[in-house]
This record gives sequence, structure tokens and C-alpha cells, in this order.
Amino acid sequence: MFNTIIANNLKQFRNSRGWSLARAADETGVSKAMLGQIERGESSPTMATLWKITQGFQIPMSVVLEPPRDNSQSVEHQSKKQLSFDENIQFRVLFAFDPLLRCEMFAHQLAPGKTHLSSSHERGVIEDIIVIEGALEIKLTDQWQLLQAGETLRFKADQDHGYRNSSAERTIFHNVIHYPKTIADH
Amino acid sequence: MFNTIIANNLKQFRNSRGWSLARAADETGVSKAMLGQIERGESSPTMATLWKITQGFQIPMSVVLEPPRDNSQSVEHQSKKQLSFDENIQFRVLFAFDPLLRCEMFAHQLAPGKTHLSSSHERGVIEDIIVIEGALEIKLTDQWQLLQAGETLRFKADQDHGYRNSSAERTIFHNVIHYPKTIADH
DNA sequence: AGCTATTGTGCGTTATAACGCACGATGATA
DNA sequence: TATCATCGTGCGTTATAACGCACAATAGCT
Repeated sequence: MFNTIIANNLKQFRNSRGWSLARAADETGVSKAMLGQIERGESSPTMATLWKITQGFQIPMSVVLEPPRDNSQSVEHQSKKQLSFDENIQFRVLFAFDPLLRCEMFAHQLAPGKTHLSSSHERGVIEDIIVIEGALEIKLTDQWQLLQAGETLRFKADQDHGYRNSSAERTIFHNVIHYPKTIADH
Repeated sequence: MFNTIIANNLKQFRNSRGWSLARAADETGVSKAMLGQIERGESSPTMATLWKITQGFQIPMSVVLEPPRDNSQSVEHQSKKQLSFDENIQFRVLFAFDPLLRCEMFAHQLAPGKTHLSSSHERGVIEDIIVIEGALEIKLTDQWQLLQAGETLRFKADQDHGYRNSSAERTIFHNVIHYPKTIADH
């Protein structure tokens, strides 16, 4: 159970600090009787109390909350997926359009200095951009916005927009296109 | 105060899920009166209760514990801050759950030799995996499938599944979680 | 309009968190 | 040996978490 994780983590940490329950009680403002109960897993502290404890110890919550490591063993099985490429701006399909989910996903590669302009999609289409590698500029309402690797952008794709790589290195980005369910939704 | 952070995070998350207090009470096993108290910051939940809540929502603790992010309308520059599910896997939010699109997106990092097991999501949830860097193994129906960088996999996430990096280098992958429309599902 | 279902809040009751204090066990010192 | 200080645990008391239930407000349907 979860109380056991907190109990063990807290007891272990306090011991490694070399603090007695009394010292810990002084530093945290939580009674030593309660600290003892928590460490023995006899009581589940409120978040306010746990906050006082971590503040007194000057540690992040995660030190107390995270479970110990565990490894699993399993049988190894292999599966692969076919990918396709195209000209112009290079892209490949990550997930083809699914009528149930109403979205599709692509991976794009834009060479240095390349620009790709895209006319507006149908009304209600929303596009997500995830920059995987390099830097990408997105043009919306005649303004270019710079996204770095790891950054994302969600915008309405029912407007003209563009992609540009002004850097000296290639840009790789993924985009998810969300299509509205029906016109009646809007 | 700390209770306010939990209160706001919890209320915001529940609303973004589109769950009523009654639905959340069903899923979490915590009374709706108590959920309401927590969300209004009137009560500090015990760790056991908060654990039940996060288990019922199937979210990591950090979602509830971290100070909220600012969501810009047109441009979402997601924080690059790593969140920790446990010691095995770190993740960050690329796109938070959107009730309109009914999906959310995360970037994960799995260190060499690490495994992360995930219990089944609610009925009808579909998960997309995109391996960005390294090699990733996905466990489905007790079988591990190997995906290389650039490869993708879509599977039903309403089953127990797992992620594993058996290689000597880190693995980075993105996943998109698609949630079913509430009315159509129930 | 009336009726029903849903939603979030307040209240009284029960369970338990959190406390201060006492005490037995342990260790160090004279 | 005796004495003292420290340590962790148990106990009774108080405060509050957590609950089931009732209810007012709201929304949807006929």
C-alpha cells in the first residue's frame, strides 16, 4: 500500500540525515509521536502535514512519494511498421486518418532555408505542432513565430499558414491534424 | 498555501476531464462531499485519500501536486520541466487534455534498463506511441513488441500495458491518449 | 407550466489524524 | 553500580478528515 512507501521513504531519509524523531519534530513542527506513527505506517498523514515535513527537511515531495525501484521481466517480441516518403517537403505518415478519432499524424523534415506554405484546411481543423529537432518557424496571421526543439504549438488550421526553417540545420517536426466531427458541431 | 495548489489542480483537472463530482466519486471511491471540500481548499486530504483520487483518475501524483501552468490561447509553449511518475520514467506534458479534441499528449524519457508498467485506462481509451529516440518495447497482452526510433504503434489502452527500454541508451517517446466521447461510451 | 435528473454544498455523525505527556528501553558517563 | 539524557512508543484528548444524506439550484424534457 501507499502508506508503506511513504513510511519507508521517510524513515530511511530521516535516518540518513541522522536526525532523531525529536529533532525532526523540532525542524518540521510535526509532533514526534505523529512522525513515529507515519514512519511505522500506522497513520496516513494529511497533505498539510506532509508538506510541513518536507518543508522542515527541506526536501521535495518526490523524495517521500516515489516508490522504490522495481524491474519486470518479460518475453521479447518484435514488430515493425512500414513508412513512406514524399517529395517537396519531405514527410511521412505516422498515423493515417482515423474516422473514429478524426485525426492524423505526420513527421516532417525541412531542410535548411526551406519554406513550405500551406493553404487553409476546412473550417474547424486544428493542428498541433511538436518540434522534434532543430528550430521551426510557423507563420500565422502574417507573423512568423519561432519554436525550438521540444516546444509545441496548437493553432487553428482553417487559415493560411506556413512552415520555415531559417537555421543552418535541418528541422524535424511532427504535426497532428484534428478534423471536426461534423459541420453541426460549429 | 499548499492546499490551494491541490484544490486548484484537482478542480481544473476534473473539469478538463468533464467529470462531475458524482462521477469522480464513483471512479475514485472518495465521497463527492469530500472531493468538493478538497477542491474548495476546505480540507487537507490524507495521503491515502489523495492516492485513491489519483488512482481513480489514473494520473500521477505530480499532476495534482505541481503548481499550475499558464495556458496561452494561441501559442502553447509547453514547459520543458520533467515530471516524475516514478523512478523509472519521466514525462512532460506536450498538450494537456482538451475536452473538445478528447486527447492529450506527453513526451516520455525512459533511462536504459528501465521499465514502466501502466494499468489499464478506462474503456475505449486508445493510445498512440511515437518513438523519437532510441528503442522502445511495448508490452501488450503479456507480449513485448520492439519499436525503433521513427516507428509508431496504436493500441487499445484499456488493458494493462508497459514500456521498457532494454538498450544501453535512453529512450524518448511521445504518446497521444485518445479518450472516447463520454455519451457514446456510457 | 410541471416533472425529473443532475449538480454542488451543507450538516450531523463517525473515524482517525495530530497532539502533549508519560514511560520503558537504551546508551553514555561518573 | 547509579544517574542522567536521549530515544521511540503508547495513551487519552482534541481537532478535523471523511462519510452518507438531504436539499436548493439548475438544466432538460414533455
